[in-house]
Amino acid sequence: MSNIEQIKEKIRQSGLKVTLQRIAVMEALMMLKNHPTADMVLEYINRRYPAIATGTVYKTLDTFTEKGLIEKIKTDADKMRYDAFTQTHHHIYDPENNEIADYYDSELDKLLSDYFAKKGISNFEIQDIKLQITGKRKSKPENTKYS
Amino acid sequence: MSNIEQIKEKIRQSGLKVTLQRIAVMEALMMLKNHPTADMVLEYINRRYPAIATGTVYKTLDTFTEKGLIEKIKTDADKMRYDAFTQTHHHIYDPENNEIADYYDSELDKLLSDYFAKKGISNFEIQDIKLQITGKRKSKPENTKYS
DNA sequence: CTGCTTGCAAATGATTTGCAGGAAA
DNA sequence: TTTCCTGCAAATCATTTGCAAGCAG
Repeated sequence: MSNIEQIKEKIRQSGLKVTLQRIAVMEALMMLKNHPTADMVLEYINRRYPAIATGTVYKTLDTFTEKGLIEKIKTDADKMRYDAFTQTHHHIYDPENNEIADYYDSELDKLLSDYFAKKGISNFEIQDIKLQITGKRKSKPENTKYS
Repeated sequence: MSNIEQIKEKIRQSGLKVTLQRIAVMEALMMLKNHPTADMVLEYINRRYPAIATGTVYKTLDTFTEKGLIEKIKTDADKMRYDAFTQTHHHIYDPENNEIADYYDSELDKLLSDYFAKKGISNFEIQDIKLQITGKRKSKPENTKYS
């Protein structure tokens, strides 16, 4: 099954109509691994698809977010970013380079869920726990997924 | 030492000039414990001080953030919020009620720092780790600090 | 004094909106 | 067909900016 087919399938399964615009946006999100802004998505798309309206891209991103296909994230210092990878993961943020990378660590996830299973938070029902690790990358790698 | 005196002292110690506007903003931040937006700060101020310009409030908030007196935070769904409590803590976020509460847990902090001290993240220097716990509060309490 | 701060009003810029026309199912 | 989508351009609205006048140190 080709990449595009997978994308179509994904969209279909969310109960949305499959359109060129939606395919384009999802493709952009999957290719631009580094948590693109709406702008970056637009730029990616306008290189390989007939121009798609700005408003449409925003609407599409919102729609995808509502359906849980992607996630909307923010750092402390700029516009919205979108993340197509919804499997549990954390974010590593480097303010100096304004980069966000994904961090997968199932050992850590287990540690945390055990901890809160035991301890809990009074009067609060935990649905999700996410770390934001702030720091500084030591050398070059872009788009790295740490683990 | 009165509350106002403490605020003045705090401002002075950051090397900033002590002005009515800055006192007012800091006071608002400390009283409005629930991570106010710039708007909320403005509203608080305009009730008890001669009107202070919107731009000034934003500038003051930025200045305080730069000096580390307060923190700028974002959720996934709205404007900037400001937090006057800079001691290490995490955030509990309830999207349904759009509320942010502080969560202090030194046991957890220790667990995490031990974990990362041992494990580390290749090619990355960790400066800070912050949890965002998403979920739903079970009953009423506002401004609660969990722990 | 004099350099840091404020007020003001205009500018910015990301995101949203309304609605008429188009396309998927 | 009929409902859901898209394009477009205008609107929104939080935040920023430039600069003259004001005030703390």
